[in-house]
Amino acid sequence: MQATKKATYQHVRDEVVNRIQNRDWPPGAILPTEVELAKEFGCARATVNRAMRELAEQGIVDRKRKSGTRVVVMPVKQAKLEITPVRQSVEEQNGEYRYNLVRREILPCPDWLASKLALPARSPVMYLQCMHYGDNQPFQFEERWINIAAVPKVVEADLETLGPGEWLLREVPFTDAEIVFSAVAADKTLSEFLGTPVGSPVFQMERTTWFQGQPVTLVRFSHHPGYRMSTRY
Amino acid sequence: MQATKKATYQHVRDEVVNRIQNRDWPPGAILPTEVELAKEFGCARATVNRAMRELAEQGIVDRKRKSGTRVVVMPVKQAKLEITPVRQSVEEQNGEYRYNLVRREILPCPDWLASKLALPARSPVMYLQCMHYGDNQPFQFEERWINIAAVPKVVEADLETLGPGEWLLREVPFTDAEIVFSAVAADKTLSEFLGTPVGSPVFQMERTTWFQGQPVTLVRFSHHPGYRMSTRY
DNA sequence: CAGTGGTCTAGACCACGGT
DNA sequence: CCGTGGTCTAGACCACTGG
Repeated sequence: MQATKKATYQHVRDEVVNRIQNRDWPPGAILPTEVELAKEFGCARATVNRAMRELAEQGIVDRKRKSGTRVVVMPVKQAKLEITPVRQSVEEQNGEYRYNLVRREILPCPDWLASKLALPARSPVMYLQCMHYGDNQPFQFEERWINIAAVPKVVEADLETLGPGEWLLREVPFTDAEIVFSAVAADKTLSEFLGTPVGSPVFQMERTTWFQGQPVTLVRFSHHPGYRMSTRY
Repeated sequence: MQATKKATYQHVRDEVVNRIQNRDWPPGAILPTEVELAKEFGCARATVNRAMRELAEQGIVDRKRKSGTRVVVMPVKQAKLEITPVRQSVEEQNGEYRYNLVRREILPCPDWLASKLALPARSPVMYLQCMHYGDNQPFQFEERWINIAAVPKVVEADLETLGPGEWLLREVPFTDAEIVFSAVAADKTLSEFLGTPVGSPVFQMERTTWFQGQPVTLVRFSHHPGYRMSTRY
């Protein structure tokens, strides 16, 4: 029964996963303690601890002091979405990336934005419209508001060649973000930029970012028709 | 300068994050070695190692043997999506959940599905249509195909009260999944079930799951108009 | 109070990959 | 080659929490 060869934390982790999947330890069951598992696998407790800690992070088991480790009954699956710059997304699909700055102006913060970002009314923001192309086909329309107080340097930035997304990524190490995905109908602007009929479904991603509590930027990406965002776990 | 009080891995981790955010260690910079950091913080190397390992998992630093640890230049942000059962989503929004099984039949696997799941042609699958309501408003329309060979018991399952999603979650510990998000236009069926005009934008999530390499189910969720999927990081 | 996981230590050996 | 991270160990103390 004892583990045969090596006792790496990965072996322990995988073996435990197997037993859970095979219902040796059914949902809701309590697993042996770390000391017991360490004895069985012939390794140190720290090794078992690391293995179990990974499983807890994955949401497969639930650990509580004194109670012990329990197999989660209805695991909440976590999918990781990788938020990559547009350029990278396009180039990973072997596409030729092209970027165009459509509009750039500084204006007083509209009320809805001030409310959303908790900014003083009419504080200055930079408003941008950009288009991203893959193989000369519309890929993504970008609409962005930047809180100038948070990034004063942006007023002098050259955003013609490097997109605002990549520029900000280099300049401001934002720490926190909220992301919202939705499906909307194309209005006239989207229709023209994305080359799709008015009213057709558009996949949107809206992201608000902060740096140490201070709002930095809100950006709305509207994707070309047929766009699919995928992931695995 | 040395760290003052405690030297938990969290203190080390947070302090390193601070220095990176403050540009003490700018993007691309090489950090001190684990031994050096351990000395500075007055702790064991294992403690530093755990701190740095977490940062590497988060994609903030990049670690290579011999080369050392480097601040990632353009971090690929990872957003975690929690995939919860519909019932839970509704109830978390204080909504009253209701479920209805619309259609249930066993039929030979259509070609597109056989192709997608790498199933033998015309192998039997169960096809389901379900509606999920929140506060008696349409929340989500579910269309699902289940590979009967993978889950024979499903033919005897009572899916009237418990939805197929929750039933499967209890019966089959699937291990792998692919998820695709998209925006589509409502066809006649979706229009009727979701109470939205034909052609209006619908947010869809399509998920295919496997258990140890064997395809289990493909499900397509079509959400009510105005649905927004959000997350933070 | 006592059992369980959470963490730290000091040391050791290993594996990868630049030089 | 040899410096760096990757991992394991044996032991210790702590922190939370159920009984």
